[in-house]
Amino acid sequence: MLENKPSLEQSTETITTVLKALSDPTRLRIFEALMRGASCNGWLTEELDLSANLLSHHLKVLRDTGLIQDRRDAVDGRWIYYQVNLTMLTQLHQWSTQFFNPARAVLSLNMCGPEGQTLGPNKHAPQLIIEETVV
Amino acid sequence: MLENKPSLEQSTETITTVLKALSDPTRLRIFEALMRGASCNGWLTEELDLSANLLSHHLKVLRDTGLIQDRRDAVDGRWIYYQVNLTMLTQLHQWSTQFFNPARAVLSLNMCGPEGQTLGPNKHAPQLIIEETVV
DNA sequence: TAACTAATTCAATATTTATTGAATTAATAT
DNA sequence: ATATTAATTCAATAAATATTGAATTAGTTA
Repeated sequence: MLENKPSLEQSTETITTVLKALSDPTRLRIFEALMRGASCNGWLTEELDLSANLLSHHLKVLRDTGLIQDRRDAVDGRWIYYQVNLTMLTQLHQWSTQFFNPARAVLSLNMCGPEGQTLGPNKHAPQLIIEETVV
Repeated sequence: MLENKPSLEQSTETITTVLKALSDPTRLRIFEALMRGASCNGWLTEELDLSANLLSHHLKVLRDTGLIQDRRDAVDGRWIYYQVNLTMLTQLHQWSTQFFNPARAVLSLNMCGPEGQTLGPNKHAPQLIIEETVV
């Protein structure tokens, strides 16, 4: 689960864990399928042509990051429904919208080399930790 | 490089390659540093406390995905400047903004299990390939 | 030419992880 | 009880990859 902080103040490790979960083609397809509606292992098995145990593995990875949630059917407990965690999705949306904001990109400034002139390695530059990033 | 398509029609493999590049903590820090201005290997070495060869490795991964670009100093060719690829950043921003849009998430629909009733595995559901996703 | 500098490439290692098949759990139905 | 169904867990394997230290390339300076 992303921490309860403004979007750009997430820790690097937290963000990369979420990105890594989605950086596998199979898992991104699973997540996209879940974005279209809660599903069960068996349904995804047919829809994505994957084995049930492999799906369980990937669903666990997604669940461990907090990207998705599961619940058992109230009547027939053999069925488990998976669905996107809306809180997490909202936080991820906020983070990515701000982090990848093209307006943030500084393209004209060189901090090193001959073009950087007297700057050299800037000892007084703000700490490059994402936790403290401010847009 | 992301394909020249509307943001949500990127191939799964293309997107996951980009996400994977950013899913490593070290590389996300490097990318964030580059967002703040073009830099050289040596500058990043001091700023992020990494060895030069390790930085070269990670910069290559980022460059191979098209996330960053490099150029040599026009006067002193020993220096190589790295900077964010604005085209790529813009595409990634568009994609993530749409893909992670919480409004897309379908939370009320079950396509399987007792709650899905007669639906069962839906043979006529739209193909779950991201290439053809329409918001 | 020789020395120096910025950066990359190479070789080796260790860790992580996606995938497969078999076995097991949990829940329901006969 | 026994069988059936949905899903997970376990064990093993193969591939990918982050990291390290040494060697090399490319470019500049003395």
